[in-house]
Amino acid sequence: MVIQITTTSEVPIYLQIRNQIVIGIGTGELTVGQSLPTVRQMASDIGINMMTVNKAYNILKNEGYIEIDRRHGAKVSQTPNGRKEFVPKMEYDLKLLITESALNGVSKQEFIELCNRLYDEIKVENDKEEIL
Amino acid sequence: MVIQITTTSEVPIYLQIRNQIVIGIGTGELTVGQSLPTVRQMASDIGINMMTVNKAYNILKNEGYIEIDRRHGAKVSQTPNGRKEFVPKMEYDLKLLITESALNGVSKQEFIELCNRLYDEIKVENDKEEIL
Amino acid sequence: MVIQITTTSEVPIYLQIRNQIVIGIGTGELTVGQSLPTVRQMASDIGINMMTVNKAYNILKNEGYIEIDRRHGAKVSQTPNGRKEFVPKMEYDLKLLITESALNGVSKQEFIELCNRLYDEIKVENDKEEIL
Amino acid sequence: MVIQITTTSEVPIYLQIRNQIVIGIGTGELTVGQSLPTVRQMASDIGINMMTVNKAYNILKNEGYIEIDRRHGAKVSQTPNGRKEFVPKMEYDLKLLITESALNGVSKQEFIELCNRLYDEIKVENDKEEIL
DNA sequence: GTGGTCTAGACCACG
DNA sequence: GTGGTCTAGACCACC
Repeated sequence: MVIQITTTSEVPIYLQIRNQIVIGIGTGELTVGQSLPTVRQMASDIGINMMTVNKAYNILKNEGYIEIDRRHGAKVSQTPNGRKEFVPKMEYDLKLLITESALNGVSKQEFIELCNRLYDEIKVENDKEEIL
Repeated sequence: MVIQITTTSEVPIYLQIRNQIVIGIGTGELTVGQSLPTVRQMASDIGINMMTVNKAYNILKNEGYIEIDRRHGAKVSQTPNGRKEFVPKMEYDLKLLITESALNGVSKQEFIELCNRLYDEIKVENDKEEIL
Repeated sequence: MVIQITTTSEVPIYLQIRNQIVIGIGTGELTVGQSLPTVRQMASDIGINMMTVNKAYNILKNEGYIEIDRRHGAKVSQTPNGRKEFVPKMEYDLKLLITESALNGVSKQEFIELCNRLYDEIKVENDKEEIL
Repeated sequence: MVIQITTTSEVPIYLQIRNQIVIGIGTGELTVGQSLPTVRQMASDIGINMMTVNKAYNILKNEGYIEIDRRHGAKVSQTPNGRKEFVPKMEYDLKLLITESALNGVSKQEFIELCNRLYDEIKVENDKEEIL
């Protein structure tokens, strides 16, 4: 998986890494159990500081997206931390995003269609979302 | 309109103010032409510095959500800056949000329903979004 | 002559008034010797403070565009203060404007044509500019 | 690049900085990709407050003239935000400037020649203005 | 009284 | 060490 960094972006580098890995997991580009590059490797690939990659990995670990094995490096985990902590933050973010969309002239229909399209791009490993 | 600030949040205060005003406009709590509190007023109400409020107002002005009237302070504007610059950022944010939702067990149906509900809470003054 | 004020503009009201009167003189809408409305009159017409109009008139007087007669109010003057003080400021403003234009993709040809068009809209009373 | 500040000028310091950098980019004294001094550096060089420099940089960033790199400070950007928002403001400024020039005895020919000269001083990196 | 500008100095996030 | 954020307080331009 190739990580693309924009150093001039408003989004801090460690978050760009974190976000791209999450999207990679979602789209199936990264599969459960797959190994991620070592901190050292990715840092040198991208040309950034090791601490920055380390920070991204730690966040992903805390969120449950990856597991870090001291001997074998980081691997994609099977079980993100679950919806309970996630949903409230998601609802707030979504509310803001939808308000901005509406005020900027994006119609409800247009928005829902976009959601449908984006959701269909997701390839989820487990069928957890059917059960809950 | 009451602004609620969480000083311990990760979101900077000026952004919390900005976000709440945007949502206020979207939900109709703030109507077009309505005056916002003066910088000094809001700062003393919330118990923060003038400059922090000023920064939030300036961002809102640049985004086109409000206009600053030299005589009577700020008021809600009729025309945000438009969708062209907004949509790409929105698509990126939404893609990330949807990926996270899917991975955290939020089903597509559930997500779409939430979008529908949130969109219906919006009270847009003009019908611009129908036209475009 | 109708003065149009935008209270939410970045340009202060007194400058908007000053600018519109200068343009009025240039386009011939205001002719030499013509009376301007009294400060009181214009202030009530536009719905602004008398002090603001007064400030605009004083600037115009100092620049030589108008003369203020205590008995008969303000009249368009025949002789602006002349080029000596004006040209350096003009060159600086023009340099900035041209730089911004070039950087924003306005070609030299396009700019010159615009200048030609705008210059032709000017109806100068005296033929001073031919002599100098 | 040396920034010259006139603290007694009517033009606020942050605007003086902004203008000089824009002109620096236009004349080629600052080339695309070139690093600008850090906020702290320029502030101490000029002998003003960090926040004032910061404000200038933020405006330049919003206008698209520079990008702020989280690692090494600000650098000159390749792409200003484009002409669409710029042209109307430019036409207004130019109209006022031309009117004043004509009234102060600057002939059309003289003005056009000045424009030609100033335009030729611009060294634009890309040939965007030819294409548009 | 309003917002605009500027200062001096502090703490934090980022890399 | 970089920029980002926030504070407290000052002076000025505008209306």
